[in-house]
Amino acid sequence: MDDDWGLHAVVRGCATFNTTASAVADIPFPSSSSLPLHNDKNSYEFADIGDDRDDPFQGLREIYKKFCVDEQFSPTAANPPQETLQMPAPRMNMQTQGNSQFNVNPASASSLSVPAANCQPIRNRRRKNQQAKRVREITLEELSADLWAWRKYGQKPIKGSPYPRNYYRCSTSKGCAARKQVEQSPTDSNIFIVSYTGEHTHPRPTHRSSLAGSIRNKISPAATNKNMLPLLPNSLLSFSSPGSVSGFSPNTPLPAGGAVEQNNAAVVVQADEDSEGDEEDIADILFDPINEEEDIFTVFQDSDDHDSSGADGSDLMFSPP
DNA sequence: CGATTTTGACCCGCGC
DNA sequence: GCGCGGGTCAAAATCG
Repeated sequence: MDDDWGLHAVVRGCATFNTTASAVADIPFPSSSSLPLHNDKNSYEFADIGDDRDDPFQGLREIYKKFCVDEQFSPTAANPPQETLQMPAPRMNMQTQGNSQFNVNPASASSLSVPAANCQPIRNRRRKNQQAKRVREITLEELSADLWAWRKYGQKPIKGSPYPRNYYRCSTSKGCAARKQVEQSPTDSNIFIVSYTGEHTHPRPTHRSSLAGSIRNKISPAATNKNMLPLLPNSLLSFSSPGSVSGFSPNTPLPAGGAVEQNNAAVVVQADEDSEGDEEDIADILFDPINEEEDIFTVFQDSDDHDSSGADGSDLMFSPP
């Protein structure tokens, strides 16, 4: 029970689909086939999520996998009603244009400990539609289940929506490329649309830091005015890295890395109200189990590994040796 | 004092 | 080619 999450946790729901491509860029890439992602729950539980209990997203996962592997954007009818795939722009060119944060430097990619260092201070303007994006509609509670630490880096009014979209990036680890966007559903103020992109380059926190929510005001002033909802108190997002994170060793076998990436596909998953909704579960759900697909790499290579121009997180995902 | 938030500007992709 | 919309940057402000 987190009673302290009040607004604290509002944005912590992303624990999710970490480890993917972008992250991979900063991570040492284990042999592709070695992405069991079966670490203990404290770290990455991709596998976990993918295999255990009734996974409401199982179907989605399958579809997604297929999508990635086949490089086809053809969601099948098998899609559960609650899950929908938003296909990204047909164009999948993953290039790497000056994406500082995602520049994949083979050399740098060899160590998790140097992500930031290896990243050139180049502007990182990711292309739209090029990054794997997982979208999910969740409730405030679910949102609060996110154990990751997020730092807000932007907010923009979205056309057609009375609510602004907030941009967050993982602050647990400096080089972490995981990001999330949170906005309130225009149709249901109780629902939050959360989009995750990028992968975490570090283990997932097992619990919220004691500092969680202790930082800053509960409700950001900005959120209270400008017709913005006070729903995303940034404070919620900010909490220092929990033990698991701090204990993370650069030598740790690519946690997230294992991940793989989902690139270019946007997955819309409606929150499954039925799933056991405790925070942990939710967080787990948010993880991207699909990433276990090693074949995905192939996809990237095929798609355009050489276009040095355009890449966004996804691309970098890896530049195969 | 360090970390985070705020916010306007900048940049890029995309549609026309 | 142009303009719009969205995503990110980064300086300043704020908070604990």
